[in-house]
Amino acid sequence: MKLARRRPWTNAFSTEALCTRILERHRDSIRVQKPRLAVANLARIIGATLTLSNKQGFHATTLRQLAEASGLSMGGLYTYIDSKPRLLSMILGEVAATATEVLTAPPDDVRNDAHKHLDWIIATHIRMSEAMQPWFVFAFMEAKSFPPAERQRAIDMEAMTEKIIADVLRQGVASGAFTIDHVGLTASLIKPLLQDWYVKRAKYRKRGTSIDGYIDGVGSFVGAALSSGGRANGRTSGRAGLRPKQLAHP
Amino acid sequence: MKLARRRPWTNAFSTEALCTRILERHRDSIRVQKPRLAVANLARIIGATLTLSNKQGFHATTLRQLAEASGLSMGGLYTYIDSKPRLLSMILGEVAATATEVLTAPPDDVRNDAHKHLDWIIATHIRMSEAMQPWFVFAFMEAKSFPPAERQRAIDMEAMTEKIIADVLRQGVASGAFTIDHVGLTASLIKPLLQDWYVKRAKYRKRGTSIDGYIDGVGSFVGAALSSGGRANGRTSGRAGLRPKQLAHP
DNA sequence: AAAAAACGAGCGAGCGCTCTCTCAGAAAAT
DNA sequence: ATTTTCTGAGAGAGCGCTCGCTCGTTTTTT
Repeated sequence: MKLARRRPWTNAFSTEALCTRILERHRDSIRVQKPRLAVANLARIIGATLTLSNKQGFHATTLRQLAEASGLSMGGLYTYIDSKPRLLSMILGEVAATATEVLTAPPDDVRNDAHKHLDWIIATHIRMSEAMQPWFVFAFMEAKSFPPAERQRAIDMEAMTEKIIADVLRQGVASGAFTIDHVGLTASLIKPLLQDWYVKRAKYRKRGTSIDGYIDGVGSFVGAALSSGGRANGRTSGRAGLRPKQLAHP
Repeated sequence: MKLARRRPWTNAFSTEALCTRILERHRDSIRVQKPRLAVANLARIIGATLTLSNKQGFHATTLRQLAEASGLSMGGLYTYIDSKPRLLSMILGEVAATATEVLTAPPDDVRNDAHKHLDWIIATHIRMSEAMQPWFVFAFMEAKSFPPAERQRAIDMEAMTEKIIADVLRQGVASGAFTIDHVGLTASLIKPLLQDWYVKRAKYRKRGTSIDGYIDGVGSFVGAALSSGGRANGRTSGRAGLRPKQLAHP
């Protein structure tokens, strides 16, 4: 706890911390009794799952690879999980729970200032996804291809994030801080800007973009788009008319 | 050809048209001789591949499913492809080639006006990805998990799109049309706005957002962000300082 | 009848998962 | 303190099954 205060994010989002919560949530399907041991091995199993799945996909990752990478045997693995889909459920559930908790608890000094609140959401989402990068990448890439229950959870999570953004935008419009034509659509456009940081992490790393630089870039970009009243109206019909008039493809 | 003039996009990006080009590109690995027959069956095979892969992932899609869905037998399938990875190569190659051709050929009346050029890129990219939606979704979702050569092609494609956007932004800055601090980063932020339309197509469909509405929304959003000179500077240090100061995660 | 195309049973490899077995170390008995 | 018993964690061979892919045969086209 005292250590957690020093490096709050790094510790609260460490694989060990997250696996502690996973152990609680999946007590009944984990046959190992001793908590310290269970968390340590869960962390290795899930760490291996994230590493391998983000490289080659979850479906292509075999339990034998997982066993070797986590230093357990096939049988050992199955004292921690009762099926392969369970691994998916553990990871998606933890990402969804953490993201929801973090984003629905903005600090008090931010709640009444739409600009500051939006900046807080941007910075917090990006920093959280950085601290849990493999987890977020996994949730984003694999969510489409698995059981209905997990699929729905991913959709709900996306909707929740957007609702949080939309609420702040509406508040900003009401207080005169923002000028926005379509709040819902605008919220939808902000979301992928937050996701790009972890979805295309390799690109930004190669390019030398720092996380502070990225947060700043998104903040400025979004801020400028919402503050200027100039261009949003009037061009609508002209723009929608921009349709292909000739064969663009030989 | 005459029909193509009437509905240029629908036809130029039809599965048949794209498969005609695939047949040319992969002549040596397709054992069927008659072009009309080959294109027709290729279209059914690739159509089935896109449908099934976008539902459950390429790796999880079996050749038996593919055979049944395309109305061929296992053996019949193998007169059109010589391996499963080849299917991947066919699709990724066609998406890359088409996207490159379309985006590098802007109409003349647009080249000298940064605003109009950017609007053209936005509208064209979104409309193209709409006409080829399953293809783009496939390329986006599967690119990460396959052989180095294809992986690199996906990265190059991403880089190309960004370069095209960045060049227009630079031109706009030079002509005074835009006010931008970091052209490279800004181009990176516009890209995911174009991709969101096909990556999260289901969401927008459910919400009733039309393609014209989306193009308009992105155009307004980006336009406003680039035109306002107000907010981009000065807040940098303040924003980057927005760091977590306490445990946000219990 | 010759050639081209399609068929589908069958192959070996490798999958998720199970099951019996071992063994270190804690608990109980001496 | 020593011995015995018990137990839960882990090992790894093996099960049934499905995978990508092949190939001798049949059907269709020319």
